[in-house]
Amino acid sequence: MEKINIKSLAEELNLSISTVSRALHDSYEISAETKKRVVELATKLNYVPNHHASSLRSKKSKMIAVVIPEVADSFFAQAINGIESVAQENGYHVLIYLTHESLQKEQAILKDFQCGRVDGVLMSVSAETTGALHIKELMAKGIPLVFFDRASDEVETARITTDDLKSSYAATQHLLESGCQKIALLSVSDSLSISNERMAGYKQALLDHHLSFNTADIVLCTNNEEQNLQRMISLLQNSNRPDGIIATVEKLTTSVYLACHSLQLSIPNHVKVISFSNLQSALLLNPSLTTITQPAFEMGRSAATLIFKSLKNKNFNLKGERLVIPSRLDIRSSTVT
Amino acid sequence: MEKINIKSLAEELNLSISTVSRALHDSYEISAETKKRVVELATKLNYVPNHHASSLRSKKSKMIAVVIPEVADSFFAQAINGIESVAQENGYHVLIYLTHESLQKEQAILKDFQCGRVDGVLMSVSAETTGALHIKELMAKGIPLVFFDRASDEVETARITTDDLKSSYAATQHLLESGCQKIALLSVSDSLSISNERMAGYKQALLDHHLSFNTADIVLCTNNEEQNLQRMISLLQNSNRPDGIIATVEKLTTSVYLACHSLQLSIPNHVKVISFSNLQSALLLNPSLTTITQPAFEMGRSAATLIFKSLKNKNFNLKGERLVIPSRLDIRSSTVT
DNA sequence: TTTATATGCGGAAACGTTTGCGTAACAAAT
DNA sequence: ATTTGTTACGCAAACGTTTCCGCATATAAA
Repeated sequence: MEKINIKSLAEELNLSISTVSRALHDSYEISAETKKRVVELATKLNYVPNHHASSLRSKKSKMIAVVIPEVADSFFAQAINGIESVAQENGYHVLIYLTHESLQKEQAILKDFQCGRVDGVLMSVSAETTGALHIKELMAKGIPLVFFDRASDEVETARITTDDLKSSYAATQHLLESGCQKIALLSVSDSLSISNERMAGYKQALLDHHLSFNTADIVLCTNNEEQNLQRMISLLQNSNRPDGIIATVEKLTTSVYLACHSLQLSIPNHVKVISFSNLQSALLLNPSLTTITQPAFEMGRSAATLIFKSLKNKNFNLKGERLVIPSRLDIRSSTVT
Repeated sequence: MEKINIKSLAEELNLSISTVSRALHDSYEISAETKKRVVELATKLNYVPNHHASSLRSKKSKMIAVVIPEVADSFFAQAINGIESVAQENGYHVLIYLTHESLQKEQAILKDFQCGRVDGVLMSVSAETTGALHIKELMAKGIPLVFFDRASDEVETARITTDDLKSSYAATQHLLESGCQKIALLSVSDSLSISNERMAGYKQALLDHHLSFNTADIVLCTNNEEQNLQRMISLLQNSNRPDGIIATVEKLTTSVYLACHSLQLSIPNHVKVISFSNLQSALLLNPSLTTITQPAFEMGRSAATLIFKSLKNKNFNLKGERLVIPSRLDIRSSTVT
């Protein structure tokens, strides 16, 4: 089968290349009849435009990138669905890039974007990320970027977040009101804005209840599950172990539950657990898990909507855009005795 | 900042464009010294090659696509990680495309690939997929494709699967040996090879235990969770409800558990449940879930390895390639009284 | 009739690479 | 002294589009 491109269409129809191109783009300069002829032959010959050529020429790739730490996290999975739904409406493709919480990978990915591979970027920064030069560098090349959930404070651009401080406050308060005296906060980073927010809410709630904030109650976890489990176990077999735990990241929940199981500690009797999580199965856990449920899908949708606004309207400025969509506290058995 | 490309590098260095290009590709035709000069200036000026231009010219995109039904499924999430790990080793990018179990979307995606957007495709077909013209058409364009997990029987190409029939047999046998008399099989398709395999294993196990196979015990579910839940409820409140359930898709588990909860049916006393699932939290469910655990990561790795083999060696034929990686039966409380 | 104004289309450059072919310089072999 | 070979590089075409111009022809306004 000979290759079928605009040129061959043009020859077949006795038209010029430019006319065919315009006809396919439904240009006003082309008569209805010609358009019809072109489109008919194109569909008949199953013409598929070469994306690389058009991107090269037009400097538009019709693709946006989603850069996230993990895909095996229900928050991100749902957010992707939200993003995809908007992208589809706009005729865009979505590329998903995983950093696995590694700053180095994040840098490599963004660097690659400088070649114009994508028109815009939606991003949730990795836990390791501290600096922001790689992000600024990308934006300096004129590629719009919108943060969702995990934003970098050092970069001036749109961010879609949830009310982390408030939710964390609510979670802490809920534990305190359920009788907890010593609450541990499991975090995955001490530099992420989102982590700081959640920590601040936690702190504030403690203070408002006349309890002192203790640095030792903040447990910094890693990306290594085995390690995290060990950390949980040593935390919980300590003589003055916490009687309440807040997991600020979904996957840490598993470690907590496993640790409790193996140590024969009862949730919620010995220790109450609450987690930032969108797990469908939270309701089905043993015991069912109290969660801060984030508006993942909506956050994805909003972030995507914003990036398209900026792509369509070049003088639309993302800088000031802030959207905070509230999370929900779903109280279940893991915090109720 | 003026645009920095091969041409500007060449001018700056008093070299020709071709020499710079070759130097950057570490061609043997270029002296070590020249290479060094080029690379140094390139990194100094932060040169990023234009991917569209090189793809257009070289007809290689250095990208592979992963086409899957959902990302909110731990099997696919883990498989993606496996694929990514191999892609990274080969200097390739991974694009993730979601069909949401829709044949129409799947067709649109593959059609788009015809423009050479990606060099190869890894795919798990959607539940709706019956025909295979869109797949054959893509492969006819010379783009290699490897199935993983869900394959189409109508297409002659490599496939990485797990031992579905055997696992399903083992699951059914396990339920029978645990005392079940009437086992329902929840499926998501009646055309998918994988579904047929799982059904065949189920059937065979029944026959081997001198039980009759009953079509009414096969429950075909959809992509609509609410609907599935209703279906589970009506299944379980039936007078002769099953005392054993095999969910062939992870997300159906939630519906089963929810239905049992709402109907006050005890798992495993009233009904035993086993699911094809890679959920981390299977162990933590109430009760903990017996699963057929699939080698998701390994399947992803193997599929990716195969596609790269074919990309590197054009006369390597994918047709005959078959790899079956065994799943594991993890017996937990949901099937043990 | 002349002058504007659309309308519909073609020519050709440009986007940033890769790559086949050509060739100058020099060394080695005849 | 000539041939052969090697090394290191340059020229220019090609990849498939998009898009800026230009240019007819036709119709309307002057």
